[in-house]
Amino acid sequence: MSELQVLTTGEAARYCGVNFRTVIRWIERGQLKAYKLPGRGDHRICVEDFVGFLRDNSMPVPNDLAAPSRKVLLLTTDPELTSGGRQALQQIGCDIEVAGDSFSAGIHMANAKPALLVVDTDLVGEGGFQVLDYLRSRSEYSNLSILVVPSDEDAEKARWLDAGADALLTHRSEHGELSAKAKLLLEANA
Amino acid sequence: MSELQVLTTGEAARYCGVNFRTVIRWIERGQLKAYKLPGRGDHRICVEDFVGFLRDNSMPVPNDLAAPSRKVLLLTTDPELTSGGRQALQQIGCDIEVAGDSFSAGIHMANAKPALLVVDTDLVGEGGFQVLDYLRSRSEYSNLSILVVPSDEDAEKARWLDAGADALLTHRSEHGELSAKAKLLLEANA
DNA sequence: GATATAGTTGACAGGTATGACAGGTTTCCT
DNA sequence: AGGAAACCTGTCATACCTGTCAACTATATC
Repeated sequence: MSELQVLTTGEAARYCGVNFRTVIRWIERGQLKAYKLPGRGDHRICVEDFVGFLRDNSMPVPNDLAAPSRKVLLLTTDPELTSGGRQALQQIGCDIEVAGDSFSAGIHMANAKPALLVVDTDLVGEGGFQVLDYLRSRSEYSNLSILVVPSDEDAEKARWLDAGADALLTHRSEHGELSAKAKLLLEANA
Repeated sequence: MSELQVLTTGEAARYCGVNFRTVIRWIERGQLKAYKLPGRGDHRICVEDFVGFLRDNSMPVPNDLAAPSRKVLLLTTDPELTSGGRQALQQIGCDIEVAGDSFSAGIHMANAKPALLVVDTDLVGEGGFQVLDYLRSRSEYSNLSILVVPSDEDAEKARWLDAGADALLTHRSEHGELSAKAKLLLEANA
């Protein structure tokens, strides 16, 4: 199911550094689209409309509201993935960022809010579970898709799915598979 | 959610002892970044941009804007550090966040922008160098202090200093040393 | 050193959006 | 179910916007 992303007047107000009363006035004036709840007349603003409003008025759009992106974060140091994989992903219209270790991956994740994370477990090893655990326990990453590229020696690849991965790559070097699965995941969550 | 810290033209004007009209002129000339509200065209200036503007023009930065944060990020799973160390740091007025792995540490770092990072190399091992490398190569973290808590078995503790640490803890479990060094680092960068 | 000139700033006024407050109600969370 | 948090409405004082003009500052010129 697709859940509607909405804001209250208070939230919208905090996002743009104004009093909630002002947000209500924008709505009354018809500058900002919103609907009312039957009870007290609470306003609800669809994130989409709010972002549109911000753009129209050249106001800053907060990172955490920005439109569902085609950003992909690659967590790997494998040259195979960073070059060929990158190209394959760019061909399907993705913006790629690459992180070479877990720490910088975390920083990129928080800053860029990608729609897809590709984790190379050759690099992170068992630490990959911590990454998955963390992301899956946070609601703000509920829309994130995770694609795991397991190490060749990994005997029990399926455990990554149990840990929260959305998909696994079966062949490390088949970039067609990478881009196909990435595409699926991105479209499923769009 | 991200709450936007903003100033009005009047506030900005008072902060630097000028007329609000002048602040508006700075904005019109593009010297100071700001955005407009749809209604009357009120300007809102992000504190971050304002402080940058002051610095660029070597104007004095008011204390309550430079807000030397007392946020500390603890990267460890050592119970000794997370309980006793935490307390010791809280006693000197720090806000503590704890991350149990590099990935979540990266996320916290990007979100909370702490003033001090305490890295337990018992946890991150050689990966600590990647953390230091990353942080020291980014200008946005130039104000961050880094305190390394080396593993007991670490034979060459000094190499952490070479890698960019600001200080080392000599005894893992002496919380007095931890809070003393933390205090020094926080004050040096205030 | 005095004067001219260009550019920046402050002051003022009229108009209006915004913020603060209070009283009341619903919604949300436990 | 019960309490706390958050929202709504209406009103009023405040603070912001724009435009204009005078005063000031800095620089150049004589």
